[in-house]
Amino acid sequence: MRVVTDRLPHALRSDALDNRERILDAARALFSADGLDVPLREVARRAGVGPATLYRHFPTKRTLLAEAFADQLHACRAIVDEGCADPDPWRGLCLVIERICELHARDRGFTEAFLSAYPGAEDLAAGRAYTVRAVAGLARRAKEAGRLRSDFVLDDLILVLMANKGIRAASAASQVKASRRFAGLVIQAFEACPRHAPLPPAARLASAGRGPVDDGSTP
Amino acid sequence: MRVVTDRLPHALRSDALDNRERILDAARALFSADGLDVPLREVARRAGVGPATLYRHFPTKRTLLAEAFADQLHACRAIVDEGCADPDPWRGLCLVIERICELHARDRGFTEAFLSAYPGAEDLAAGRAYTVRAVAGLARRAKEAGRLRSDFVLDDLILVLMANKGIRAASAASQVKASRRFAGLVIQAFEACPRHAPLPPAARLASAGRGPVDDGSTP
DNA sequence: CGGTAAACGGACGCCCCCGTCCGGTTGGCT
DNA sequence: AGCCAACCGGACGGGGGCGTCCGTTTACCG
Repeated sequence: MRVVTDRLPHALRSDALDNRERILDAARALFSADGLDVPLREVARRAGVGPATLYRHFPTKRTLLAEAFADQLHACRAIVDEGCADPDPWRGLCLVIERICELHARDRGFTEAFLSAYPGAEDLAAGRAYTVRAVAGLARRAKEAGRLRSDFVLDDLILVLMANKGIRAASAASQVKASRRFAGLVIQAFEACPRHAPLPPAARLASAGRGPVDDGSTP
Repeated sequence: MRVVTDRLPHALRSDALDNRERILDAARALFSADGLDVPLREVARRAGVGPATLYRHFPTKRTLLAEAFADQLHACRAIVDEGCADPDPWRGLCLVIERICELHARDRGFTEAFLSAYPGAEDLAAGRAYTVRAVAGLARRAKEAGRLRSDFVLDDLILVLMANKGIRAASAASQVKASRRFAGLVIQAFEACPRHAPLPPAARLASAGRGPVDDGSTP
């Protein structure tokens, strides 16, 4: 899979490279706003190119997705790294939850891709695996600090992301607002508290069809 | 649950009535499992009738939806009534949340219809309005009893339903399990607790395009 | 400035869904 | 038994998305 097309010099003609960027911009805009079900034709139209041009640059939809969401994936990773860097693991975890929820609220397409609603997109899956692994460590530390409830399971975060995906508001602003409130609710539900009754058992979630999240954090 | 199709005598021929039932059964099964995006052709195929027959009985998709989900709507209402009948409003509210979430987890199509992901379906909207009104009273009492956090807003329940809708698992069993755990989390987040920090402000949600839920419970 | 290879995009055929029409079939009543 | 009306479902035309082909244009280089 080609990630760095502009690394080798002059592999693309100038107009081709220009179109490529235009296609990516259009894809990002449309996928973010309307999800992954946007017809590729529509992307091409918005980019001002013919369908053939789009298919030449991105033979399949997943190649387009992989490139279009590279930014978001990096943002995701940055958020997780920032959370992990926080000396207070609970605060770090809260930050991760809030920021990731907001990121997903702002970009519907990325959410669908991240949760592998769309088949393929290995790059995203790989990025997600890294993210999951890092958060697992954060959660473990938060538990040891006594701030995160002990019956928390990593799949709960996937649960939260899926749930966050379900939230839909009319405007982008409301969407972020609603997601923020939701994150607040979730965080309070996760916080260790003597009044907390034990939760129902966790379920195996269909994550990327590769089985549930496997991490080494719950021995 | 049988609505009144057989109230007017002999309005339909026996084979017509038989087909009608078969179509409704097929619709219920497919909508429940796969959501509302199932092609009507598929419903007809499963019912063992031609497309024309389906369209004759249900000229538009919403007429089919309205009848297909009448049962679920009644179940919904029954759950709410049961919750309201509980002398402990908090326990009643918890019951409502748990049962409604499970109901929605078992029936994807009903969830979409209930949240008006699909335009039309006035009957559902009316039923939803009743439900919302009743739950509003329950929430008010739970607040007065000091068990429900005071910054709870009725829209939070819509938020929860939308979130619950986002949860998706491979099997129906996992789906219910995941939804149950989610409901548990939400309930704990809703419970009044001195450790609770205030939540982010509620957002206006896009509910049925008719503006946000309007109830008289928060004067 | 001219040649060439690369890139462009309009157009094509395929498939699926939709909603409707019409000739054949069957239930119900006398 | 027999008739009629109601009902059935295969078939049709329309629309839209998909992925590909090919004649034309254009950037690059000598």
